Amino acid sequence: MRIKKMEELREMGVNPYPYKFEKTHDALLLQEKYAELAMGEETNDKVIVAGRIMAYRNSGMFIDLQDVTGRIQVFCHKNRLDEQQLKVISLFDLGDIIGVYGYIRRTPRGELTINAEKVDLLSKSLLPLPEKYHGLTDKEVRYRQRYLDLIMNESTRVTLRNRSKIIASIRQYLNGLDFLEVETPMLHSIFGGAAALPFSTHHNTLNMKLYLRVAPELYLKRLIVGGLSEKVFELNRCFRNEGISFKHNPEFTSIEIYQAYADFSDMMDLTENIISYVAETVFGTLDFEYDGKQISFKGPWARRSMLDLIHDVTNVHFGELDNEQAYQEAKKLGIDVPKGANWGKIVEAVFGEKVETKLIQPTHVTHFPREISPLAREDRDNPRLTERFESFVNGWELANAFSELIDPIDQRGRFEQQMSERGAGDVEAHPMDEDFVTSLEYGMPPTGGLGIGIDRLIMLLTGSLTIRDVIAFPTLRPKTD
RNA sequence: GGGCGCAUAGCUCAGCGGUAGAGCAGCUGACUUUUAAUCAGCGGGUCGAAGGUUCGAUUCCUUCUGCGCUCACCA
Repeated sequence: MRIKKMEELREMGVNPYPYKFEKTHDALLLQEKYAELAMGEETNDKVIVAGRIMAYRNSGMFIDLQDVTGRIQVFCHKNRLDEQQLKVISLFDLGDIIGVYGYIRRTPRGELTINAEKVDLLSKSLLPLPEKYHGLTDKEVRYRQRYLDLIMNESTRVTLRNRSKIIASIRQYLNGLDFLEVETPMLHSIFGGAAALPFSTHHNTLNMKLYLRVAPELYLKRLIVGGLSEKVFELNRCFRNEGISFKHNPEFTSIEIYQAYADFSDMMDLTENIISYVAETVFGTLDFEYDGKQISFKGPWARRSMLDLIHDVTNVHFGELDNEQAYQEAKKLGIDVPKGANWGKIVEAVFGEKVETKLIQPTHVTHFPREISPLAREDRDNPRLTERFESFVNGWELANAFSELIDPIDQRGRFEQQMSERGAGDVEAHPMDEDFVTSLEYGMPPTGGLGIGIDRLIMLLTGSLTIRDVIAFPTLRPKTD
């Protein structure tokens, strides 16, 4: 039916898909500029706008046009338009993209309107839009056909635009501190930098197995060793072949930041500074409501050691226990710890079970056990621990940072420990990366490193309850019927 | 991966052991100051897929597929 209309238009000499259109104004700007225009008042101000037809009333006399900034009504009156134009308008459908030349007025009913003297078809839409009142609510369609979701749902447009602004402001902040943005490989022959399962792929010409990176960490540190810059960051995608949930997508965006001559407490400051800058810049506030909870990013954030937090909740001093005692205490607390788990894994399990979800307000959880932190430097006061922290907000891990391990001999030993865990069945343990250790052998300056989960940050700042709402095209199974 | 739930018109949804309904969208007409426009009329469906039970299945059962919620997993 719409194709028939299109043919009719072609016969009239109207190209349904023209090449170019010069517009002069956006809907929102006009709404703001003429906010004071009185009801019923006419102007001689000529404007040219373009957008998609979202409503079509009185046989096309009133058309609601939606552009990227908002909506504005178009008035097509027969006194101002010739036969040909009226015929063209009668062949418009909801969803068509049109350009309008006309004069600004406010109707007696109060609606800012463009009194059209010429209307051009800019793109014929061949498919009907979802229902105008209820809109598009089917989540599957919204994720699979995001273009439709964007056409129909203002909130989707706002969230994804805010995503862009958030990311731009992070870059802006770091550039202002002389950080150098770099790009390191997405395809790794050895995966590393995080305890996670990788996607694997194959390169034909080299006939080799490659992995999609789970983290850029080991390459960024090589750049620090080389002295490309004392301050580097990479803001881009990582890939983990793991479960999907409201806060996990197989491909996700992280930022990793490395600063030579800094340590983990500098990274705590940096974490707070980046997030408060972004919040102020994009939203003009540090106070947010997420899922009914008030969250304030106002600094300084609480800084508590993992063992202290566990003690607060359980009254157990895990720091004073050996492996076996820790195992018994964890069992007493009703925590399911795998047999043979080391002290660090037990402490981590207790923390995950008893503490994590309680950390609603931004909190830096410091001093993670050594065994679960193979890339982090030993704590200067306690060799069981590392100078590592994770920042928790709303019970989620938002950031992870350490004083980087720069001692090559210690690092090699950590990799060897990881490999023996791997041999014992831990598929997420790090494989040895000889070249990385070699780079450390040339000498890496003391360095602080920080990683922030960008998608989760965006969720918190935009109030999105699922990661799929902050990723334009989230991972879905292909539709097969 | 486990549990629960959902899948009917382009969209939002009813419905039911006797092969289907509304509103919006669409088409025809009326109407030139409407804004969820209105009024009159019309068309529109492999009821997610495949099996089974039944005289008969969109409906009941099984399996599959997709999605959602949730638990597990996941720094």
